[in-house]
Amino acid sequence: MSEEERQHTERQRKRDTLRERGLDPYGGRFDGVRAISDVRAQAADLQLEPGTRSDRRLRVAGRIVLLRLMGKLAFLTVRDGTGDLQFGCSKADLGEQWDLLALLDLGDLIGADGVLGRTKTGELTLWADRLTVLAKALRPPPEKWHGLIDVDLRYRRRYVDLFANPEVREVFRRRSGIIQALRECLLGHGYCEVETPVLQPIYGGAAARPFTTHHNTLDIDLFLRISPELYLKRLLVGGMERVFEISRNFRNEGISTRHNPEFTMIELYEAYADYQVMMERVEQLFAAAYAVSAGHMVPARLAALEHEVARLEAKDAPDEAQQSALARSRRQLALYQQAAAGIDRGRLTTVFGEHVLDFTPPWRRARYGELLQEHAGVAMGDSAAVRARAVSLGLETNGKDDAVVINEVFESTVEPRLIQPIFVYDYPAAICPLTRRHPQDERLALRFEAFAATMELGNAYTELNDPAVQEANLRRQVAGEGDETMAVMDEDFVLALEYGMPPAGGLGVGVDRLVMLLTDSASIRDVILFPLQRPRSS
RNA sequence: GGGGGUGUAGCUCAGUCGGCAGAGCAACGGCCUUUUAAGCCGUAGGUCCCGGGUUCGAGUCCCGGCACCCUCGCCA
Repeated sequence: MSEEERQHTERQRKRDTLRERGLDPYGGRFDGVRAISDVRAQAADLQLEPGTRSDRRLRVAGRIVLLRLMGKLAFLTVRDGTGDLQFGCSKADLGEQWDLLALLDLGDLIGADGVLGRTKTGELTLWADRLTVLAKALRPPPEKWHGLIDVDLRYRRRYVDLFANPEVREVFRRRSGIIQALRECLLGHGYCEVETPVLQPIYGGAAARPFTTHHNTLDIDLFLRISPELYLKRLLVGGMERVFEISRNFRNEGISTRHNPEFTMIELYEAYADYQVMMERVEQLFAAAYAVSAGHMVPARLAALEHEVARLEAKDAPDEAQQSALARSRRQLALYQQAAAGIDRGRLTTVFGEHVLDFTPPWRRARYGELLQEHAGVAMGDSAAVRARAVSLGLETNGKDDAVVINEVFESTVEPRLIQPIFVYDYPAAICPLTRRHPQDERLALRFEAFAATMELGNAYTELNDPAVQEANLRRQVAGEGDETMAVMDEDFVLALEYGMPPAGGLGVGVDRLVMLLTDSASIRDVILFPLQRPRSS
């Protein structure tokens, strides 16, 4: 029998013993549970002296993460969704329940009733006089100091990752807060939240390979949406003048630290606006999201890093690993100090990787062509120079449209240098089939992309509402070759435009990447609860 | 798809030149009424990712494969 099986069997034995004693090892309804964060807040007001107990009874529940059993006294550290709290259990207080402790293990979910106090070292403690087993854990939790580190296992058993690594749970709590803030921001501007089809007979609104599926009753193939764009614009035709959708999109493409096959966009359309208005919306959305995430994360991480650096500095004879850990923590600390200083000056600063980013509006706005001139040294209109530059960069240019080559040069020369938040606007028209042309220069489209830390965060247009131009663009795209094309003609979409779509601004923001930026997460997998992975065969 | 890295006990990790498979945590037995990753004594636990090869002998070297991570490519 393997060690794993032995521990499993041992815990099953304890579960059975609980049953023999008339206790349900899986608990039941447990009323009046107080959140540990609330208990801690209340304790601050209570002014408990070390070594004393209050007379206020309360009930707390959570998972045992540490267990210190000594003769006739035990301390358990219990974790709920809001924090950790020490339970103190003495043989005198528990009476006949004392024997129950022998049947408890790390990882079990338990509840306790008792009074709040402080030990003589000052640790806040719930002195329990009654314990309730709420769920016997048959599998042991990961190592208590390091937590779960193995990246593969963390994603495959995210439930373990979440309870073993509180900072992971914190990221997802912040993700929830960010989405709520985005929603409230738009509702506050008079937007209506809608839901449009995920299963689409024709896919469009972006250039990507779709996932396909099949509906049995209708006997038709369907596509999981790569974008909600064409449906949301139909709503503009219908008179819904400000709409948004928090849209899970599916793209059958590669997986990387910035790409997951299913990802979340917030996409919005506003009648009578244009892409300049959308820039302001991006700034507003980021400010709202910042307030509930990075605005809290920066001071919290700063405090944690100060503590960590102090701990490492206190070591008398640090080994090599400790020295490099100290150096790493100091670099991090310097970044967070810089971000915190920005916050003190009223700015929306945060740390992402090696950078301190400043999201304070207004963000820099720069023309696509100017940036191309600045970083690639070529003029957008000089296609010979652009192609020469592309060749010198090692890019393949044969058979590609000028606009595609321009964009590839842009992506390899300009995008890697876009660290601070920026709006890049007026894109080459040929790669923007859904965008209105620039009134002064038909080679340009009224489109911008927002970047920060070299990541594309959002994409917006002054929307094209001329059905004849739209149809011509789509036909040209369908006929075209290469990467920047949309392969499918949507005739109903053109029909909708023929009924009259108001001039509008439209915007899509990648929610996952936004969460990455505002929680200092290096991989998109760190902000998606269950990222796609190859299934385990065994 | 290319390049680099990782894979050893349930978890976190050592394993030197090719020579008996190791530690901490977790587990089990014992001691312990103020611990903070509790401590102390003792016990048990291995498909060294998988498959070949070289060798008297392979966790270690070679070849092939698998999984994951990073990176490039791809990717609005």
